[in-house]
Parts: sequence; C-alpha cells; structure tokens
Amino acid sequence: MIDVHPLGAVVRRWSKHAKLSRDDVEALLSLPFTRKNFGKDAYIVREGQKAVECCLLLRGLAFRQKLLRDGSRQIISFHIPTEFVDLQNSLLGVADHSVQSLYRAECAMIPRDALTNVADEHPALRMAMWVDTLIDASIFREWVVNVGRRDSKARIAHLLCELILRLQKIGAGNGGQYDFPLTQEQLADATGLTAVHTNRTLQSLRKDGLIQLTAKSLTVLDWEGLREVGDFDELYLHQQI
Amino acid sequence: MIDVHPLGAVVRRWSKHAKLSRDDVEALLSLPFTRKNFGKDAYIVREGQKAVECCLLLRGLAFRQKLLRDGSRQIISFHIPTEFVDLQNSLLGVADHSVQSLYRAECAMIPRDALTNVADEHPALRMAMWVDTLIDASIFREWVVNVGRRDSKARIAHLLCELILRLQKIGAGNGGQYDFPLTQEQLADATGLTAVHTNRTLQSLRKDGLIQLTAKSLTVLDWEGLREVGDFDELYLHQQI
DNA sequence: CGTTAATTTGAGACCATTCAATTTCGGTGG
DNA sequence: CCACCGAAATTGAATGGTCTCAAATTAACG
Repeated sequence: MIDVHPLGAVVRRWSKHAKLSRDDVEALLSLPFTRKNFGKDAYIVREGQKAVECCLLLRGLAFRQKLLRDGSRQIISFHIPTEFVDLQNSLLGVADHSVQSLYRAECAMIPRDALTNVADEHPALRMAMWVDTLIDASIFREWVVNVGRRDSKARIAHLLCELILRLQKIGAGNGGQYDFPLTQEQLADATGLTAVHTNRTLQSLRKDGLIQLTAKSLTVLDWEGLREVGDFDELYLHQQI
Repeated sequence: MIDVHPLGAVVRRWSKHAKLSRDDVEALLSLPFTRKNFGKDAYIVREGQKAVECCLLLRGLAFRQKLLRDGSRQIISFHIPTEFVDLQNSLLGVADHSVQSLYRAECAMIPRDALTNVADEHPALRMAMWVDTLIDASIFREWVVNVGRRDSKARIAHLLCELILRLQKIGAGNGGQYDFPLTQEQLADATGLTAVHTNRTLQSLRKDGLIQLTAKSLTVLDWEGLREVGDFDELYLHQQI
C-alpha cells in the first residue's frame, strides 16, 4: 500500500469514477505540492479562512467540525488517507467550518490555483473532483439521518460501520483490526451524544460481542451484528468496487 | 418575479457565482425540458432509481428524505423554486434517497444527457452546477449540527431561519409573511423530533412572540429573536448577495 | 357537511444528560 | 525504571428533555 507518488492513490480511486486518459493521469501526478505534518488537534483549515491550498491526506486521520455559540461542537465528518479534506473550499472561497488533524496527520498541500487549472484543462479530472464532493455530500446526508433518527447504540454502530468500510477500502487494517485513535469524546461529538453516554454505549456494544475497542485499536468481532444494530446500508458511500 | 422563461431564474442565480457569457446563457436557455406537475407527496425521484432527467423546481416546495428500517424517516432538505432538487443524481447515477413534492409542485424536467452535454461544452455552467451541489452539501453539514447539538427550540428556530432567508432570496413572501405549507410532522422529521414535541416547541416559539404560524402561513414577528434562539449564522448558505 | 388529516393536550415512562468522583492509561522527567 | 502528571475512560446518582400512547379538538377538503 505504499505509493511511490503520494497522488498515486488518488489516481487509483478516481479511475473508478471516470475514465482517466494517460494524459489526465500525467497531469494529476505532476501537480505541485508540499508535504506538511500536523500534530494532534492541529488546524488544517480554519473557519472563515480563505483557501489558498488544498489538503490531500496521506497518513493519519482528520475531522471536520463546527462550533456552536455555547461552546459545544459537532464533528461533521472524518477523513482517511487518500481523501481531500477541503476540496469544496477551492470553489466556495471561504471555509464555513474547520478541519483538524486527529492524533497526527501527514498531508500533501496543493496550491488552489494549480488544482483549478488542472481541472480546467482536464474535464475528466474536474468530473472526478465533483464526484468526490458529491460523495461527501451523500455521507453528510446519512449523518443527518444518523444523528436525527437513530438511538445511541445504532448511531455509534453506524459510525463504526462507515469508518470500517472506508478504511477497508484503502487497505488499512488486517484481520478485522484497525488503528482507531478516536477518543470517546470525539465519537460523542460526531454522533451528537455526550462522552459519558458514549462510554456506556460502547460498553453495551462490547457486551453484545460486536466490537473490541482498546488502546487506539478497534477490532470487529461480529460485522453482520454491528451492521444490523447500526441499521447500516452502504449504498450511500458510493464505493463502486 | 414571473419569468418569461422558466430557466431565467437559474440564470440570475448562477450569474452570482460565476461569470456567464452571453453564449453560456443562451445555451442554458435553449435546454430542452418538459413541464410536469406533482401532487401532494408525489415522488419526484425514487431511491434506487436511475436518473434519466433532472428536476428544476418552478413552483411549490419539495423535500428529500431517507427511510429507516423501522419505518421512521428523516427529511434531509427542503427545496424552493429555482433550485434543482437532484443535480447530484446526474452524476452519481443511482439515487441514494427520495425526493417528494410537498403540497404541490411544478417542475421543469431536463433530460440528463442534455444537461451533461451543456456542461461539457460550457465550463462556466459546469462550475455553477458544481457550486450548487457544494452549497447543498454545506446545508447538509449545518443540518448535522442542528439535529446533533441543538435542543428542540433551537432546532426549529434554526430551520425556520434557513427557510425564511432562502425564500426571501427568491422574492417569496412579503412583510415577513410566507406561504408555509409544512405540516408539524414534516417539521418534526426534518429536525429529528416527534410531531408531538414539535407542536409544543412551536407553541413555545409563539408564546415568546417570535413567530406566528397558522394555516399554511408563517409570519416572522421578531427576526433577531428567532435568529438568537436558533443560534443562526447564515454564512453556510453562501448566499453572496 | 361529512370525513379524514392535522393539531393540540395530558400523563407517565425512558433515554440521555449533568455533575462529580474515581480509576485507568499514556507520556514525561527525575 | 519508577514516580508523577494530565488526559481519557469509567462509574454513580439525580435530573430533565423528549418520547410514547391516547384521546380530544380543530382545520382542511371534496
């Protein structure tokens, strides 16, 4: 799973949505970028900021969040390697939310102009980018359903199912075990629960023999069971194999 | 606010995001379409369906929803005239959720192929479409926050603020009064509450002198108060005047 | 003007929260 | 290597917001 070129994984992913010509691929791979490392909870994009470069996640995890006036927060999505965390900012201009690294993250920062130029000259690449943002949107929709209509157990199970499938897709984890550096507070902020109740809910999922969750590592013991509890249907991920 | 051409409103809206040449506008206005009327709760797009045409809402309201296994539902967004209700389906292929008319709706149905062709030939139009779907996504994100982290009163106030601003933008409503054919059950399904609790919450908003809501008509009595209660910040709507 | 949908009201139960205290874990410096 | 520290996880008990279930009232529509 180690790519010679950091953008190699993107080529692989996008090839599934659109037919990329040799020329398209070449243009993509010759995009300029700089590597950048982020520590725990470091800001990758800050709300209100004007975007000048676009961040492709290479290693680690990232999440997007919005803060409320009363200080509470809602995590809006998680991002795993090979994903752009802020593609929409390249177009909308001002970021309407923040992106932070989770634990640690390594990114390829691509100048916004270079990205829009390559999109202008390569319609297939623009299409792939668009599809990326559409899949993002589809995931947001499912999150609305998750926090809006499911109880705590289903919410957490559903979130775990989603992350597991996405991690699987990029070849992370083996034997049902995944690196999982999320704190229970982050899990809570992503599901609209409190940290305390998240703790109890996780205990319940463990007691049911569905998962094992310790020390930054998640093991799936009963995938079908977890899927059942989480009311999980992966259609919304649009992960056409 | 009556357009000679149904796509006129789209031209006006998109002109704010991207510079449209005379040629772009012409291409847009000469898109083929058929008018179609939908009755109360009629399906405009059905989950799992393959998209062959794209729906532009001309009159009335529409909403998107997802059904859960237990039969409950979550409304994911509302749509008002001049908006495309399923632009993403033109690209993603299979619809991952349904779109229904609310009360009544009049649409312009545009063949999917015609739309993608005009996008291929007119980069500015494609860009405008992309921005449309990005704003959609931004609204989904805010909805995640709304159902995830706000209490019932704030949730409903926030939703009302959003709809009011969007309706205002297309020139609907006068003197703070808007046509508002939503049932309390639909309001509930959009905010992740029950119909009963939505009823009580609305009463509370009325008692506070913020709104007047009767017989398919919403009147804003105290905009600043409603905004305050709803923790509303319109940045996410990306409605650059 | 009758019939159905939508709104409203009441009371009790329950899921999730709040607040506080305790335990465990991971990392750091002596 | 152990002692220490702060962060994270865990536990308990009480509170409260929202739900559930029913029934009553009102509005909408043909």
